[in-house]
Amino acid sequence: MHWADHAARVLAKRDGPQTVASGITPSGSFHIGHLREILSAEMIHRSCLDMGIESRYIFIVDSMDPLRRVYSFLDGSYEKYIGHPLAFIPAPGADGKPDSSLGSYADHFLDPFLRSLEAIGVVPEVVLNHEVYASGALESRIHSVIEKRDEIRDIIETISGRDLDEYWFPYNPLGSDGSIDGVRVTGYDRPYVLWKDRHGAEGKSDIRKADGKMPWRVDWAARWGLHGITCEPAGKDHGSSGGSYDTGIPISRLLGHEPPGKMVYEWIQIKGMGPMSSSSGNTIGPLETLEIVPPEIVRYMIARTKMSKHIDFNTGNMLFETADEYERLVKSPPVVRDDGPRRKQVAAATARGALRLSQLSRGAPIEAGQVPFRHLSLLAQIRSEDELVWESLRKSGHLSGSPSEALKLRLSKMRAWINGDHFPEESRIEISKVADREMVDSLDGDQIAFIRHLGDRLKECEWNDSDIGTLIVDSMNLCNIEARSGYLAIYSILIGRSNGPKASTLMAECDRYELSELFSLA
RNA sequence: GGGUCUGUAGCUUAGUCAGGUAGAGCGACGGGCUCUUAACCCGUAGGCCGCGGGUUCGAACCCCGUCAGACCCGCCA
Repeated sequence: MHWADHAARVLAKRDGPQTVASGITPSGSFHIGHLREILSAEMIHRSCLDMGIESRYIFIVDSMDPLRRVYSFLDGSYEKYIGHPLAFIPAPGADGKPDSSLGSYADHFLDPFLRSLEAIGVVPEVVLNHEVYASGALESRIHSVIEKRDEIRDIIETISGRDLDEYWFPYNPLGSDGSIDGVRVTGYDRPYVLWKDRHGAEGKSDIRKADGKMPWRVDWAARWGLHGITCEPAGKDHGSSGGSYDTGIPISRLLGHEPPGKMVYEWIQIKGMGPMSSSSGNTIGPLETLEIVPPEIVRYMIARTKMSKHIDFNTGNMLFETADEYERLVKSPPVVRDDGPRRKQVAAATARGALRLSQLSRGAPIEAGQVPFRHLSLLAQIRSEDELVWESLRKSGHLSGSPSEALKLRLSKMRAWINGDHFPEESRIEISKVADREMVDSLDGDQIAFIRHLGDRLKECEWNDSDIGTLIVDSMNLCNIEARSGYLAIYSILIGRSNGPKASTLMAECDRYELSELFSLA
């Protein structure tokens, strides 16, 4: 059974509608790892719906979280905003300087992310946390948290093993300058929290307004109750022992809400080979990812991996393999046989679940087998016009009639990938202008004679795929050379490699004169 | 220091919660497609399930220990 279906089945034991949630702090650019946060939750939500369980999916944006420090992409002038909620400070312009015409910092980073989500078929109910505070919806919970602050302090100290200082308070008011830092609570008179800030100013925060916020570990537990959250997969950072999941569970119970079961996912790592290496500082954001990776492949990458396993993401081989695997699965989904061994049944059901959850919209029919990714990458490289690609695909039997929208999208993303920095060098096809000496030397006399013969006859053959193909075979027969040996020779001279894409297709894309020159081995 | 997750064929992994003779895909190798592939179809090989103990009639699975990697115990998806 697929992990999302399993999670849904566990949730079903809990009565009532399910609320699956994600939460992210918009402190900067979103990256591919955030997609796992979103998709883990969204897939469980879909599984619930597929099982007939009432469910909704909410995305809580931690827009009330303060700016922690001046990040590398920010101008030093952000110093004055440290400690201010992200919803209340201006977005950075291209130069990293605050520019209030660009809207709030939180929205600035959130908006493109939401567009990315839409592209992968995720349309959550978006909850902006600063608006929740401003609405007063949290008032009674903030009140309880303050009333029970000793118990909460005890929970956090015991479970996380860290000591809270004597001034710790489960509500952090904003001071006179709008920062949460350096503000000390001096009293509580519902609905006001009284404080004195680092400038010596005194004031009071209304807990019915966005005048302050609960610290993260408390905030998280309180929101579970407010939104009725029954499931919230969290990153392993929150999930480790003594982390915020462990403290959130008893705090949530203290506030009268049965918390979601602890559910933790592993990170996506972007180190590895090629241009994606994090050591080179070249990371890749979700928007950029989605320019080159088809959306259902992004979903499949998450769906195919259990939450507890980390994913090594790169835009090289890993992407080819994942995408090809997806295509094969679409083409021939594994059959679940009742009479087969249990393990096989489980494996087949898991794969089918991953395929189902990879679709952009729930319940849509899965599009019949498309084109292997690798094959498309090759056609995109040798066929400059899209129409010529479709033609090739029709010939190879991958396509009948017109290409689907999904396939067109594939090709355009493939072209973007090939034209960008993230395409793996080893998959690039480069046709030689001049025969490589080493390659020529590696060939025997028969092979060389064959190449010269072929080069000669190329001068006067019809310039298309099939005629060139026939010519190759003819020439091999005439030169009395085996097909294997002949093709090895062609590829060695043409692309400097022992194998490659269909030789005649490649050659048809070349200039006749240049090719015969190349094959003359001058 | 304390803790969590991960470790199964060259690679990616299923199976671990309900213990019952190790499943799959890629890659490799072989064959077929009266023309070729990085297309398509068929087949073959490849695993002391990280290591050591224990429980059991029986362990990849449960327990203890150990090694390795990732991460957490201040913020972090």
